[in-house]
Amino acid sequence: MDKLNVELIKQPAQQRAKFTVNAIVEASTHILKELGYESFTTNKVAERAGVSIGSLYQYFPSKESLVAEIKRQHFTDIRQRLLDAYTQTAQLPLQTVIKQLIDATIKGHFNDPQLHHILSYQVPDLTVKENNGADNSAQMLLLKLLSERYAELRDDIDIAMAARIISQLVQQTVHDALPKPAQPPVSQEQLEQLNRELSRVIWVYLAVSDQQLATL
Amino acid sequence: MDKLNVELIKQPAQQRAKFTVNAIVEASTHILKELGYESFTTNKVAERAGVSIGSLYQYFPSKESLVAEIKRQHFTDIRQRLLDAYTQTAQLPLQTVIKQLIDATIKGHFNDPQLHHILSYQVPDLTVKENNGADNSAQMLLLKLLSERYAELRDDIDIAMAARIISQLVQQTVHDALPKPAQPPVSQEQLEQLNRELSRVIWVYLAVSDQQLATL
Amino acid sequence: MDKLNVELIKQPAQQRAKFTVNAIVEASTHILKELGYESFTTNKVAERAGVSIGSLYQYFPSKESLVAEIKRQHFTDIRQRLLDAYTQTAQLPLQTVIKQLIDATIKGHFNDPQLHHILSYQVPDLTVKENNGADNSAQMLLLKLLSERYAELRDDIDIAMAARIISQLVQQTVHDALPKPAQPPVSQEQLEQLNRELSRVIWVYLAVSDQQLATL
Amino acid sequence: MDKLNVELIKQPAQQRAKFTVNAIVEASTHILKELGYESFTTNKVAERAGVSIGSLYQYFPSKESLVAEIKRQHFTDIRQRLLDAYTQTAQLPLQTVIKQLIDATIKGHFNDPQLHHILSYQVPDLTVKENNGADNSAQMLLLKLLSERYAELRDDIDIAMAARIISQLVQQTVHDALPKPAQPPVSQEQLEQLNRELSRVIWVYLAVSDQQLATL
DNA sequence: TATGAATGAGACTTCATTCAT
DNA sequence: TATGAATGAAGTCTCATTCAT
Repeated sequence: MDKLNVELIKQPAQQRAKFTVNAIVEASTHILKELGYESFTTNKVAERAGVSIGSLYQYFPSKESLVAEIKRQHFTDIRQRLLDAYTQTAQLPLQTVIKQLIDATIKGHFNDPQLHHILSYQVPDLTVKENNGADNSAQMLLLKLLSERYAELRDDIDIAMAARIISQLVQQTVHDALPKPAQPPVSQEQLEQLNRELSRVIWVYLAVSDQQLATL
Repeated sequence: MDKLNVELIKQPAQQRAKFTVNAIVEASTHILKELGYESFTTNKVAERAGVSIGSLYQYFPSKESLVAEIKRQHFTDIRQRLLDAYTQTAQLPLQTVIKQLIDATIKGHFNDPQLHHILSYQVPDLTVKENNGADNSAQMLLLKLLSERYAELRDDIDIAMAARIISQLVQQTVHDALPKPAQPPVSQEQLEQLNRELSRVIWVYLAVSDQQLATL
Repeated sequence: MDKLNVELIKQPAQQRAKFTVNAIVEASTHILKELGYESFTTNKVAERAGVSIGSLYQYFPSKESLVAEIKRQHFTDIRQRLLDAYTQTAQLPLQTVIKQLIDATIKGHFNDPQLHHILSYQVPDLTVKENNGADNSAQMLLLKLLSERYAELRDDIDIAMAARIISQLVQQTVHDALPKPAQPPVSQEQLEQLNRELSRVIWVYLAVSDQQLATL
Repeated sequence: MDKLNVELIKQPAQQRAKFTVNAIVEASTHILKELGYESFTTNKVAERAGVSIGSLYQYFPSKESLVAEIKRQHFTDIRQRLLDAYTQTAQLPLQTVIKQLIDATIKGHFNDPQLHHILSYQVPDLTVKENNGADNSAQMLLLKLLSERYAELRDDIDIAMAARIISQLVQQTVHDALPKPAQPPVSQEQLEQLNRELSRVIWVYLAVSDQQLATL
């Protein structure tokens, strides 16, 4: 069996087919979140979706393709949030933009923390593309932002490196703030505090030059 | 079978037994790195170790216990590197300490990048303790460092938050610098660049107060 | 795996499935009789049934559930024979009823002597219910009979105790008459002799009071 | 492996050897009672006996031989009790003898109810001899008794059949009175009641002839 | 097109037994 | 003689996938 066959078999042309695909994806998500990847089986998914196992394999050629689709949807959502935040704040001060981007990241992760955790830490990355897609797109968005706002940054900056460092920092910190299974949820206040602190690090990093640093 | 039974069954008493256990652990590591967690099976491990499957189960009561042991060794190693770096630089300037800690983190991760990646991203965290153990110990070490060097920091710092942010930043950034499977290795130069940049972010973050920031 | 999970997983819906289930049960019975419980393995059963091991587990969630089903069928059969005998002789003299019940017991046991022996003596009684079900139902049937025919019994009888003693006596004696493995079968004549003798014990026991006994 | 190899390998000649064999047998009995035959393993036995697995196999060539030895001891004990009861009551009235024999049976069974149950119902009877040994010896003892006391019995008796019926009745009834696992123990009073009732059945059976029966 | 019975490779694990030390 | 590490056949069970209906 070719594990790399990860594409959808066919585009759902008809209404009923779309419905079926939706049911399958939803059931998959549910099982994944409820039971974890180790207990994620195609038969369970089909049963929960109210669909025969045969039908499932008509739309998803393999278990992997199913997981890939879920990943795709999840990371597409996160990407979209970032993009929206970027678009809507294009004219505002850089500090505001940064704050909004962090906010979008937080919201993207906290939209479905369990799912995010499982997709990130349990699902084997046969499809490294997808996962890195999110990272890369965040990084590239940042790169775009930094180059557009070049004038507002310290003059000795390496924007490629900065984009990379910042995107890592934000993603990992937010990620780590996700409530672990069986832990109390994170309060809004805590998230805002996190946002403030991250904004701070980033801003200092972007704004203070070596020269200035030496004078302090 | 109790999935939480993760302890070794018995300590190898004879010389021969020690060889066996070693062979098993080494084979496990190899299989894990070569094939990933999904293809990590006790039979493959035993075969590669040149040991009967029965012998494997004489020392490791379950597949999980085997993985747990590998995790334990790996993260213990990383922890030890950090500890050593901290101990050896206690009298040096804070900037140097930071540089050394980053260096230890890099070396810990790059000692066996593939393994680290798989342990972090594929192995289901039945034993969340271990993994977080590394994180936590890094964070706590930082906390200790920051409180000891309080005088050298900006006066409006929240050292708990700082310890958290910094440990996340370093770990994730280093982690992300690991070469993905089937990618060229990372050069020494690149690692040093990474270290310099991280040191910079951290230093600025620790040193520049809001007040100073406003004056720039 | 939960050893107490002894129910069928699902009722076979299609015709084909019924055949499969039948084949499995028949093969099970065969293996059990031919090789005994120690050598009774799901793989052997599946092979003999001409069915994949997966199919077996689609209908029987565990080895135990398979044995439980066989037990159920066997003891239900014995129970039914007793019930029929009781129903059909309700109007006849008590001595006749007894003879018929003994006969039903004999036939029930000799219907498949080997199987009966193995089910009784080798299968671990995870499901004590079933086994005792047969015993109890025999005992309760007797109790009903004795209370209905109270007038025909000696006046100092304890019918609860009597029901118990008699059911034990008949079952065990008949049971013991089963040909052991690798022994010649028991002749019809021998069985009839057994029946006569048992009827005698029982009748004397039920009819002769202490008082009468003293006068002899 | 020859399953029928059930003899001891060697007679323990030395003191130490006897000690070892004892420890093994005791450990076996313990494990058997505590865990049942399904969990009875030679390794567990050796460990509990404080003896190496190698030593165990020096005295018992197979698992079966170990179980056989336990069976032998257990049923020899029961046999001995019967024999003692018979010897000590040889001069007393038949009714008393019967009562004593029943009593001996009860005591034999209740000496170690768990063990008796497991030996009777869980251990596969590779060694049918042993088990039947008890039965047969009881039956033969009875036969001897009945033939010696022929004068005290009804004149139309078939003593072979009677011996068989009676031994079955007593053994099974007593056996059935054994407390099942997780049930309250049986009271002394209940056992005496059982003894009285059994004595009664047996006595009526032995004493009342067809002719007398007809006159009642 | 949908169904779900059937498949079977292969996973984990146990345990009676052997044999080098 | 005693030890206990090592063996490996064999057992139970899972699950992604196929295909006849």
